[in-house]
Amino acid sequence: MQNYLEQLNDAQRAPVLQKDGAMIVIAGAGSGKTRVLTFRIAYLMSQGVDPFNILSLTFTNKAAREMKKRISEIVGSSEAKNLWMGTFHSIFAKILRFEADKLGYPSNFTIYDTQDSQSVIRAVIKEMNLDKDVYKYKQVYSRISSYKNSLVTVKAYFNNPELMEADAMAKMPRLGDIYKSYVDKCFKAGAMDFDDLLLKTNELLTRFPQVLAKYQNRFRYILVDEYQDTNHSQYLIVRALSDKFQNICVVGDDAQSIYAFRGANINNILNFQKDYDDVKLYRLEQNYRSTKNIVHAANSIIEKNKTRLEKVVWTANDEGAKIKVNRTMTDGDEGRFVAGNIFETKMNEQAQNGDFAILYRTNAQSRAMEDALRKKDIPYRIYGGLSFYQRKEIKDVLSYLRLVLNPKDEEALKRVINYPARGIGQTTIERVTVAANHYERSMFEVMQNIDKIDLKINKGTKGKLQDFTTMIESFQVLNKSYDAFQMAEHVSKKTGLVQELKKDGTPEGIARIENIEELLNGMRDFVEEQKELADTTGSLSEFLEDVALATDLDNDKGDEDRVALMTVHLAKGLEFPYVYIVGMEEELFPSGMSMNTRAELEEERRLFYVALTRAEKQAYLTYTQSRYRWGKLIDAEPSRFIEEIDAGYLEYLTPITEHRYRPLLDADIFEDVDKSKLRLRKPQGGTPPKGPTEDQLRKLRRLRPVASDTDKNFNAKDANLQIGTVVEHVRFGKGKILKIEGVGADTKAEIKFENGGLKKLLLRFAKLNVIS
DNA sequence: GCTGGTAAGTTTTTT
DNA sequence: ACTTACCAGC
Repeated sequence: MQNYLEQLNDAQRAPVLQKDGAMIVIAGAGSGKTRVLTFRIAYLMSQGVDPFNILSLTFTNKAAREMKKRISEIVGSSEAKNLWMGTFHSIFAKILRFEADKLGYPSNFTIYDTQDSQSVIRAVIKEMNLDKDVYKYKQVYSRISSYKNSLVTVKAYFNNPELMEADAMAKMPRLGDIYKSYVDKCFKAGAMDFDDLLLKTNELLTRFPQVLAKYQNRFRYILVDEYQDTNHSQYLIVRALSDKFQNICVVGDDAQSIYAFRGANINNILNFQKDYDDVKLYRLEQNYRSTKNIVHAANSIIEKNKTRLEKVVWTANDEGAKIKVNRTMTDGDEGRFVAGNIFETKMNEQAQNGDFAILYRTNAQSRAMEDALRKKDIPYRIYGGLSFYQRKEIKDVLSYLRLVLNPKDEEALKRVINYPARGIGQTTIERVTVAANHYERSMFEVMQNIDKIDLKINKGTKGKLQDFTTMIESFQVLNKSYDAFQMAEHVSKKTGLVQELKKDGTPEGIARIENIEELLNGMRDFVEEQKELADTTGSLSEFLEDVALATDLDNDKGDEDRVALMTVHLAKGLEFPYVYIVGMEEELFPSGMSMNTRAELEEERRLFYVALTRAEKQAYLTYTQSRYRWGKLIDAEPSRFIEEIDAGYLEYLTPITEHRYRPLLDADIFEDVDKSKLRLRKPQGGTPPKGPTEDQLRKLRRLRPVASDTDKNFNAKDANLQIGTVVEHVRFGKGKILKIEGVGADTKAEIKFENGGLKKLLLRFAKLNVIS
């Protein structure tokens, strides 16, 4: 052990050696954060802490697996095996299964993925006869998701007039009813969605003090990685569990917080020191990953952000090469440049395919890269996008399997009841649904008792329904003795799934069969792995649990030498000698949907910081002048992020393109405003880009802040502004103040305007006249 | 109950 | 450009 401690620098060693108490480790990119966590756990164990009492929450399952492996190497695998290590979702799914009965769920509850959840919501909207163009199911889903992540249950929602009003204002007054119906449906189906895994854990820990006490006593030492990306729900779980012993160690980097869009709250890390008594703060600032040039360039970027903790990342590594910037005419050319460059670098520097990563902002950009790599015969692997388990044919097989374990799983049932076609159509399914609602039973139970119920379904169809239920029941019997692989093999044969695809005969059909075969192979491996472990058997339920929460990254065996293609989000935590950041264009990176407020733009900037700091030796930034988007060729211009890097760190392979167009940054004025109204239209088509029109400029000038000293000491009371005050805004008209938050220069007011908008304005900038 | 056509959404990121 | 969802007509 002593030996290992010598592998750490002083800054890293300090948090490792502090056994007890609360601590936060602010770890810059590439500063050895994983190393600290790993050694800290090993050290705790060497100090006599039972691994059973250590809970370590990671961002991906892959990270957990790797960390466990490294700890095994230090303390031995028999000990490391007992550590609680995994993502929030997977750890608490396990606990919820164990405690499910307390919450009224079956222990074999299904985990609905995003597809399933959205499909339920679509059904609810239809059932309620709501206009699907007003209630867009994806929007509804994301709203419900964010409520759940803020612990706003259905009950809390209906007790919160502000939320209800906000939804009414967004033309969705029935959102609460949809929310309620969605939650009911999931409960009846014995299903939890992703957000439920956290929400229900909170419910469990609050409603049952003895359960809370049990897990508080079990998890005496808690470690949380990537703390900057935890949401409110996760925050509360950590708080609750660590409350008794307060042995909590969180590690993160505010500069790498990139998940606000899914509810991550950067305040969790910014305010950690207020949450516990006597918090020790450690900083890891020495970067071991990248060259000086890359580290300094990244620093020069992140300095542009206002919201951040002070920290200086430095490195003792070599100066290294400058970041290369390349412009091409089209996205196709961009792909060819990258592929050609990889080809040359491999030759000149004896690099492996696995040394390269191509990072992009959106999954759609992978296409051009793939085409170019394929032409050059460079092997690659795409991460993310549609994951293997989300493919249609795979979900079909899995749905049968889900149904075997949980026949109440309505999404699975609807998916496979008539696939392959067995003459059970929409009308029949609707009649069964109606009966299920009427008798308050699941659809499957109705089908099992179809003889005893008076339904307007003819005999032939009844027979078909019975055949189906009998088949599923026979699977259930087999499941008692079969393992996951045997079950899947049996099911894909007996249901006729594979025959159906064979009949099809198209290349797509053949590819689908191959995918199913791959799934079966994967399951065989899984079963064999599990059987080696003491307390697992390789059963179907274990497999489905794993699959529901697996990501593409988790499936990576890492044994193939391929170029990695992924979004910047997925690349967090990874590192590569050569990194290509492609699509460095305005409206793409930063994303056109996230550059309208300062907060959004800062998150995009952090995202770029993450991208750049993945590179060890060499980073490339590429952009094109035109790109296919939505099937149309559109003009593009270089990203503002390129010129935000100090020029000394860049080498332009092509002459710099002038920024001919730069939208005025309303972000400086508004915190969170209706985007469509403020966006300046970028000229479309072949016409040269122009600035805003005179008219638009005039409007904007009126809104431009006039900075002065008094602004900084802004005080809502002095301006006669309070909740309920009716004010007039030069642009939005009359409105009423609903809420005032923040202090001084940051004072913001939420104002409901008569024209129907709800805006949050920074008061020192907004020119408001008090009406009453 | 099935099929083929049209309309609509997609490309911001994900456990 | 591409896929998926919904609907009319068989």
